[in-house]
Amino acid sequence: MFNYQYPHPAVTVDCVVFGLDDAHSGGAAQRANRSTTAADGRDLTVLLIQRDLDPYSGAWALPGGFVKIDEDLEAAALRELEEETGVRDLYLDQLGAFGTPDRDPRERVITVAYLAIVNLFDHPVTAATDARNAGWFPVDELPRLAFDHDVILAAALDRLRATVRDEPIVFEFLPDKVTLRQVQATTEAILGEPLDKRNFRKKLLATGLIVPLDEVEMDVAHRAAQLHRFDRERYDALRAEGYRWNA
Amino acid sequence: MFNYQYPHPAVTVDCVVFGLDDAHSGGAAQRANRSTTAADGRDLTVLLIQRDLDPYSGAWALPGGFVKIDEDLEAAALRELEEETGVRDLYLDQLGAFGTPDRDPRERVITVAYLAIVNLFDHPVTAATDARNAGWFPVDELPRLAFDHDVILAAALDRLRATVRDEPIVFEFLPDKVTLRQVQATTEAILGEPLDKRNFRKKLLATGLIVPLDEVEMDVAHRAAQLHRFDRERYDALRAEGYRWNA
DNA sequence: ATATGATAGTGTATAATTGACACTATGTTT
DNA sequence: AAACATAGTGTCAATTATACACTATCATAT
Repeated sequence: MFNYQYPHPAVTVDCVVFGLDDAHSGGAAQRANRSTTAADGRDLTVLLIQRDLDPYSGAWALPGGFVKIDEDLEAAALRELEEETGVRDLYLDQLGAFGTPDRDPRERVITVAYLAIVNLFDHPVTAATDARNAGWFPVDELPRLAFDHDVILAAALDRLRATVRDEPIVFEFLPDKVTLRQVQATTEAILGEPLDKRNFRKKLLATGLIVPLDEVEMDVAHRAAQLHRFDRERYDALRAEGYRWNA
Repeated sequence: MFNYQYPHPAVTVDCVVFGLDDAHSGGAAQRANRSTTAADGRDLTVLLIQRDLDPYSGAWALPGGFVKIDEDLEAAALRELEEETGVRDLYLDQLGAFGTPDRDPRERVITVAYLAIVNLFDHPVTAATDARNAGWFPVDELPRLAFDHDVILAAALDRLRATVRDEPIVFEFLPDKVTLRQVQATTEAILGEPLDKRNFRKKLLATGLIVPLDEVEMDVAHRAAQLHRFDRERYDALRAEGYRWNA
C-alpha cells in the first residue's frame, strides 16, 4: 500500500506504433477487403493489441502500460513495447499527454502517448506479436478502440503526416538499402495521396542526402532498381547547422 | 490519506507564458542592461514566479501546480495561471510531458507543460503579478531556474519559433488593431532575427487575411501607420479546407 | 524466340515564390 | 524651417514547384 496526502492519478504510456505492412499479417486481426493504396502493395498500419481484461475486454487498444515509479517516461514506452511486441530498435517521439478525467473508468489515469515507427523489413515483428493477440491494422480500416485511443491515434496520424514533410522520417520505415520507388510509395502511403514520380526523384536526389550504391534490388519480376542509402550522418551534421528537410 | 496498491507519481502542470513586454516591468525582477532587439522596443519575455518554499526556495520558476484529481489538464493549467497571475483569456497549447525520475527532489513528479501567450496590450498582467513576486524576463536574459524548468523553457521557445512560421500565432501577442510594423517587430522578436520590411508586408497582405481598417495609430511621434485587423474567422474557414499559413 | 507485363529511368517548359534592394511621403518635435 | 522617425511603395533575378510522356530493361509466359 502506498499513501499520499493528496490523491494522485495513475500515469501510463501508450504507443502508436506505425509500420509498413503488406496486405495481411496481423495475428488475430481479421481484415476487411483491401483497398489497394498507391503504396507499393504495402499499407501504413498501426499495431494494436486485443485486451483480455476489463474494462474494454476484447477490444483493440494501443500497446502501453503503467509507468514505474522510478522509470523515465521514454524508458517506460520502450519497455512496454518490448514486453508486448518484442519490438526493439525504433523511432520514438513523444506525442503529448492525454488526461481527460473520465478517460479510464477505473481511476484517474493520465497517459503520455508516443509515436513509434518500426522497420518491418529488418525486424519482422509479426512472430512476437502473434503470440499476444496483436495485429497490424491499416490506418483506414481501424477497429473500434478502447478508452480514448481513437483520439490519440488520430493525433498521431496528424503528427506523422506533418513530420514526414519536414523530417526524413520515411526512412524509419525502410531498410538501409532502398529504391526510390520504395521511398516514394512509403511517402504516399503516409500522406494518403499520390506524388509525381519525376518531381519526387528530382527533389530527393537534389538533397544529396540519398546516395546511390553499386547494387540493384533483387528478386523482382521486372527491371531491377538502383539501391540507395540515406546518409544520416551527413543529414545530422547539416541539420545542426540549420538545414531543414523538406518533402 | 489516499492509498494505492502501486505507487503513483504526482502530476503537475507548468506554463511557459510568453508575452511582449517593454523594457522593464516585472515586479521583483531585477533586469540586466537591455540589449535592444529589433522588436519595436518590446522584448519577447517569459513570466516567472519566485518560489517561496523549498525546494529551490527563492529561485525563479514557471507558474504551475498540481492537477486536481478530477480536473482536466488544460483546465488545471488555466486555473493555476489565473491563481498565480490573474491572466485569463490566452492562447494555450500543450507542449508535452516532462518526467525524468529525479526532476523533483521530493517525490516523483511528472509535469505536463503548456505554452501560453498573453496579450499584454489588452490585459496588463503586471498589476496582478506584482503582488506575487512575479516578473517578466526577456528570453535572452533568464535567471537560473528551479527544477528542470530551463529544459521546458527551451522546448517552449523552440516550439514557439517553429509555430510562428506556420500558424498566425503572432496575433496572440497583439491587440485587435495592429500596425504592420507591430506584426513584423513581434515576429522578429520571436525569431530573434530581422526580416525584410517590403517582403514581409507583401507576403502578409497577399494572404488577404489582414484587412486594413479606416483608422490610423495614435499618439506616435511620427507619421501614423494604418491599422489592420487579422481576419480570424476567414482564416479558420480556410484552414479547415487545408489552407496553411506560412510566414 | 518472341511477346507481354511491370517497373526503371529520364528532361523541359511554365508558373509561382522568394529574396535583394532604396527612395519618397507624412507627421511630430525642436 | 529643419531634423527626426517611421510609413509606404516596386522591380528584377534567382530559385523552386508543377505538369507532363516516352524509352529502357528485365523476367516471365507462350
